[in-house]
Amino acid sequence: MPADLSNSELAAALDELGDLNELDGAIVHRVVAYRTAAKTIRESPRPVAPLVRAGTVTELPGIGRTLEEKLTALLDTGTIPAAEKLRAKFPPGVVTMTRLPGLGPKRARRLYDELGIDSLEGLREAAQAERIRDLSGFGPKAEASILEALDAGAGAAPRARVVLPTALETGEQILRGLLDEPAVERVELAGSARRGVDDVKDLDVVVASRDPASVVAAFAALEVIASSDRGGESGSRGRTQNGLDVDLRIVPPDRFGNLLQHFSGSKAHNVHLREMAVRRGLHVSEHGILDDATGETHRFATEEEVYGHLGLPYVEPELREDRGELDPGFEPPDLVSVADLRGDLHCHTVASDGKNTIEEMAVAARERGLEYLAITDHSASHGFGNDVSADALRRHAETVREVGARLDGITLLAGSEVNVMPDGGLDYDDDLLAELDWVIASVHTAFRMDGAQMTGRIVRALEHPLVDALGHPTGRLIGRRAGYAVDVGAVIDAAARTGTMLEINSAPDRRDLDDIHAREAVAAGVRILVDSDAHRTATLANTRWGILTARRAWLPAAAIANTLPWAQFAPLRKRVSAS
DNA sequence: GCCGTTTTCGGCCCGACTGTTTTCAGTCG
Repeated sequence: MPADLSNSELAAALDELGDLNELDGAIVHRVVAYRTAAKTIRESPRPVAPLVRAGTVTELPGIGRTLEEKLTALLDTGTIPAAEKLRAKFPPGVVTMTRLPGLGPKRARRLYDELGIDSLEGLREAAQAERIRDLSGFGPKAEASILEALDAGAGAAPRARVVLPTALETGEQILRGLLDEPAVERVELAGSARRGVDDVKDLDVVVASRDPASVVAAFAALEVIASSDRGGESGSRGRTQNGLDVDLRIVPPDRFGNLLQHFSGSKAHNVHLREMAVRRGLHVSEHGILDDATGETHRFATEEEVYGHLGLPYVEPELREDRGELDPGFEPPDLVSVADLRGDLHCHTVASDGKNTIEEMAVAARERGLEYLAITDHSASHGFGNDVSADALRRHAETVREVGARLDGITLLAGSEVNVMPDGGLDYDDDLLAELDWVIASVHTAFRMDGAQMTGRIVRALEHPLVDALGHPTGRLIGRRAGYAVDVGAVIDAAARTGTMLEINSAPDRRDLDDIHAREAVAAGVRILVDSDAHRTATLANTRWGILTARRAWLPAAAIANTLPWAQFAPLRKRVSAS
């Protein structure tokens, strides 16, 4: 039997079905149902295919009998009959056309039905020949905007996303600039950047002001803004020098809370919130909360009041993903913050590929308020000219201890980031590993093994009694590389069983474990680390990104092992607790 | 297509903007 489809493959099939049904003119709610189900499957921490086979997939929200049938067909036969039928009806180019800005399913369908256009090339030719303007509902502007979109490369690939730190840096520049404008009374970054997501496609900036015209003018004049539209009472749209779209929204101060709540999203959170509100006769929008009973619209200056008026506890932005934060029994977790961290269990020095010495890293960590730091340079087979031989590691560990003895106020651990070899073994002898204070094991080679092999490889490493933690468990690089084919659920189970900690690696393009798996791991009883993986003193500060992931995973400080003081952390290490 | 203090049918969030059109459908976030 072929390997089961991954969650993202199952989700992609339902998304495609949604696209095709939309073209086919299905009612919007059916299309939404497909997309909601796709999101549920994509975000599921465990493989969904086995649930389909076991007949329990309808226990997932938004998946009923009909979708179960379709998923079963997909697993059994490799395809969904309904999708086959619709694919025969609409060439793939028509689906591509719906992704052009301004062209949705309805308009793309008419171009296909009435002009026979079924590709981006055909669309360009028709627009250049001015054949599109003859269709009712289309005109010269439509042709121009189609050509403009095609020239901008739209449709070919989805718009580039930038990792969160880049987006926040740009966003914070905009905020600082707007704060210099006297008409701005309050300004915040909203949208996905505020929720701390992995990567960002555009920025939302919300402003409280009684003089929108001045704010729009100030926005257009910002150095970081390359271009912007004319704008109006409610705001403006622009693009930054580095190519991020920016949505600027302005309201009077008395409804700033409504605006901030609305534009912070996520969309799924807001839709769910509004559905709940409607059942109580309340209608939520960025302008306020309309009460059917009185006809009155309630406006609020703060988000706390918005949630309060709906009878809900305040929800931190990082939780607003419709992952249970609106459920009746929701109790807001006391989310971890960077200040809670007392140790960092993963960093590098000049001994391998780092840029600073042991002492420099230790002093910088102490200045950041840390009480302990593990020096974990790469191991014997790292390659890139940065490998550390067994003898070199012995001398290195000695130096770590000397420096540690010399420095007050910080405990240094002699450690290593040890390669997990393709067979699951490690590249130092156990005798040497036993001399160390701390070992974090990571996969750095042979990424392309199949799922069963890769899972077996990592589980074997977790079963090693001298492996205290697993580093960047999936190896993903945000926007560049998917994680390796590993069953993270099985890794979580193995970590729980063996008492091995799992890392949230804070490198901004890793954030690995991700939020969904980190939450699952803690639920399974695994201890989580938030580590910097710093390669120089400055990047010790990267824990900001790992902490954001932990917050998105709903984690309080108690779920993160390195929020403990050293005396309490030390005995939790597997090498200590298992002996 | 899903779901149920509206339970097995009839609902299913909200508003701004755009272009083309004399009142709005489609698209977008």
